[in-house]
Amino acid sequence: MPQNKKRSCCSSFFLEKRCSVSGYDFKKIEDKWQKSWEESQPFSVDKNPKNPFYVLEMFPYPSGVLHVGHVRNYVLGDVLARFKKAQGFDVLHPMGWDAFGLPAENAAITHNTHPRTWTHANIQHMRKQFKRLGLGYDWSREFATCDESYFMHEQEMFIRFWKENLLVRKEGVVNWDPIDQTILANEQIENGRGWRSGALIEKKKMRQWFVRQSDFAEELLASIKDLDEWPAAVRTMQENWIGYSEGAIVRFSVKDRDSLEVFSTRPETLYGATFCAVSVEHPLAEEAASTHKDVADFITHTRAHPFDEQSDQATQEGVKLSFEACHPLTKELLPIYVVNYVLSDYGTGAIFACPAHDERDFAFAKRYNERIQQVIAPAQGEWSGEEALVVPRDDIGGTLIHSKELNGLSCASAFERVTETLIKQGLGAKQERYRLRDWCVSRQRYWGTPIPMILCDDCGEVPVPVEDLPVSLPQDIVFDGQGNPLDKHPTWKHVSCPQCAKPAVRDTDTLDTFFESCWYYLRFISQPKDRCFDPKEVEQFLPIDWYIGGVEHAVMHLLYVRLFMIMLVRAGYLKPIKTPIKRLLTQGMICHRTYRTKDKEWVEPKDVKKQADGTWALKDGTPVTEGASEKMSKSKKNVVDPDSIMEAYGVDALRMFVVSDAPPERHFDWSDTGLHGSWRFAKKLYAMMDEWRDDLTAEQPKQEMTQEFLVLMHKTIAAVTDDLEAMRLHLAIAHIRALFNAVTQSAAAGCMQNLWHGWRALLLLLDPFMPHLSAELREQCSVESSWPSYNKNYLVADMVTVAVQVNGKMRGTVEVALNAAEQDVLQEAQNIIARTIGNQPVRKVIFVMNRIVNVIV
RNA sequence: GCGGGUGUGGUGGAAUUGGUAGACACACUAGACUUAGGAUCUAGCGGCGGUUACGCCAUGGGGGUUCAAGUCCCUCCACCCGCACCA
Repeated sequence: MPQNKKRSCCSSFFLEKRCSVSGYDFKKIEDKWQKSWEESQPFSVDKNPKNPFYVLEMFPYPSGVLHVGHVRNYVLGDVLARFKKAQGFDVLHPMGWDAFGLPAENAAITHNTHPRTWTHANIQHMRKQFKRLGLGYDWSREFATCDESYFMHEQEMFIRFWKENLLVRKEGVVNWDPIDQTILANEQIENGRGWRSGALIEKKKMRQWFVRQSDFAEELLASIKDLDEWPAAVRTMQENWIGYSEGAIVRFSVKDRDSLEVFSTRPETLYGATFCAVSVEHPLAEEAASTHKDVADFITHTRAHPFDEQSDQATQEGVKLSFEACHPLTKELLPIYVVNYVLSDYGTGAIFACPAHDERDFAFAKRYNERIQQVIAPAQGEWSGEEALVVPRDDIGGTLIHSKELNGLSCASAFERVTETLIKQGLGAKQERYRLRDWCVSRQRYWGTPIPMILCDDCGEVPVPVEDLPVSLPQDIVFDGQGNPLDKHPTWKHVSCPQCAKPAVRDTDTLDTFFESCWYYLRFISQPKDRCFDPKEVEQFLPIDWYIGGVEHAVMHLLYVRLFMIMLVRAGYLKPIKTPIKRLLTQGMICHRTYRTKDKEWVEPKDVKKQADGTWALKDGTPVTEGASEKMSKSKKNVVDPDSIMEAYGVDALRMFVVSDAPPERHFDWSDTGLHGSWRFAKKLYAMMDEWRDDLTAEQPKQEMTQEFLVLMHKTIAAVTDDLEAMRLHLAIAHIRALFNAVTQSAAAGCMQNLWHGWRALLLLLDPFMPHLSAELREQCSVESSWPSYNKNYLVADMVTVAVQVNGKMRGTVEVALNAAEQDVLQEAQNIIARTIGNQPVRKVIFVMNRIVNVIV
């Protein structure tokens, strides 16, 4: 079990040494304050908040192992939550567990434990680690999605969604993962392989539950405009995923058969159509296969070896069918092929091919000697005919030719004209299409929310009566890794139909775990026993003010959350809302240097030391080469273990380090020396308290701060406040450190009034980052927790530095009074100017008050 | 290929949005204190030249606008991320 794992011994010399030097006993301080927070629960939030503020980090899967990526993610959120709380907001900052999913079940298979036992043990361990990190959560709201008290409400939602016709059970070609023995959503496949198992995905037909996601494509696309505080990258990823395109349906008649419907985004090239092509799933292809062996063989072959554009050998292939399509405008008869490069689940699964203006059709036509008919003339020059001439529709250059009534038109006008014609003659229609497909939510797995439906031979799909909820997971289950455990359970699925009372069976599938993560943020706000949430309470805290998590959830999770909100509104759970998530922060991953020996063996960075000649070697002298900084992974041996870091340097140093140096959304380079620097900073703070204890704990000094220091202090408070507001935590830290340096200098210079005030501001600014040390030091000099305020009047000194330029080149600076006039500044700068220009006449002077004076000669 | 992003010292990264490039750190160098330093303190730290004063060059490359460009415009290059038979 992961929680029994041995603490890795810290062979890095930094890790070995730290305790011996310094009175900064972080362990004692951390234990003291964590115990205090445990008792006082400072992060619980009022039921009737006056200034609600919702900070949420994507909840973790309880794998049982905390890694530094988690640390960064949750510290980011915690810094923000503590900051907003100090500002007086009623901050909701909850934590829970995304506890259903395959790893628990896989662990059950390999370790012979029950998924529930495994999951709960992991949660236990991770909760301890989270508390150790000093993360300020309202633990009273904690839940795991595998709790029956959570998923029972999800089952009720499922039934209500079904009644609202938001769900459908249908057969479709699904992706079968032969290792995990389950189907996967399209989004869960990467390059043809399962996202978890890496197995090659097979196609299989099954009856599944789908969320009618495609019905909401338009709404999901349009509402992206409301996500103006989301990263641009996430918005475009969602846009691409939804994949809008505008085109037309065109009907080609086929003798003695239903007409062949094709979808085209370029109907204006219809006169350039020289053949039609259908996918291997198309009815015409299937019919042909029953009588023609070559067609059947081609279909079988293509299913086994689908067209993959990425591969170098990808070639467009096909077999001519015995049918012919009648061109709707020219009435010409065109051959029909079944081909490998047409998708069955996009458009109508059939196209008209215009080889002159489409690369794929062009390649196919060349290979099978089909006619190539140019219908668009390029803006300049002639088409060589060596490769397809692809002209975007918005290109004003292209002009239609060889296209009868369309000749001379631009593509855009031709598009309008040809669709009008098709509509008039009943041969087609304009159509908008989306790539977005329905979301398959059935999983052939045990460890998930049971789908609360009963399948009756007579009545069809019948929901489990609400009073019979929850549908619980049976405990006595066999995990042998084969098939669906629920389906194989001897009794569980057998029930009588709630409608006709005849024997029936439960749906033995469980829900995709993305279902749970679609509404957990609502349950955090409000968790009544008898229903999913109280809409009034929920609406108080929505939308989430800041949502923090990994960019890998840009499409799936974050799109499903938006979809789910639309469904909740449709089903009457909530009032409409623009977006459930106001601001999104996608944090970058943590990287670490990699090292390899000359045998290409990865070695751990902590075992490597730089030699005098600048090369790297192991302690025994074995030379190693330094590689790039890469995402931490076990195989590359560049992971660091948060437990040993906390042990050696303390939580506050770790917390501060993971948010310093790099902007949160960018990747972060781990370095032992960087961590060491944060620890040194903590230690210096502690030492400062020791050294100046009498002055720091004394009454407020009578003397005023120096002007320079006063301005710096207020500027720092203003800057850190703005930085935190915008989640530029690395800059906040830079500003805090600058103030600390000034405080140190003031102390050394004997300016006790600067020290006294600056120290207090410092502790408050530092509190979100190093909460334990800050609390300890604040207690020692009686400083209450609150966010420091600044006075705008103090943000500018009464003297400013003005840059002096000659012909736009910097020649020096002068100190002048704030808002000094041009003449006074020139007066002050005359030496610098004279030195540079000699006695050349001045042609022009550019003066920007408090900034710059530029003399042109 | 399409879309998004990034490019600044030895390194991570700043720069009031057109106005003193390199804040804050890390690394490094020298010195101090030390039995010791991997602790701590002090100083230095973009490059070239000069004893200094100072000068020249520098924000991926090239061009432009401007009194003034890391920032605006044009163009080229490199890297990263996402999507990619979507008709």
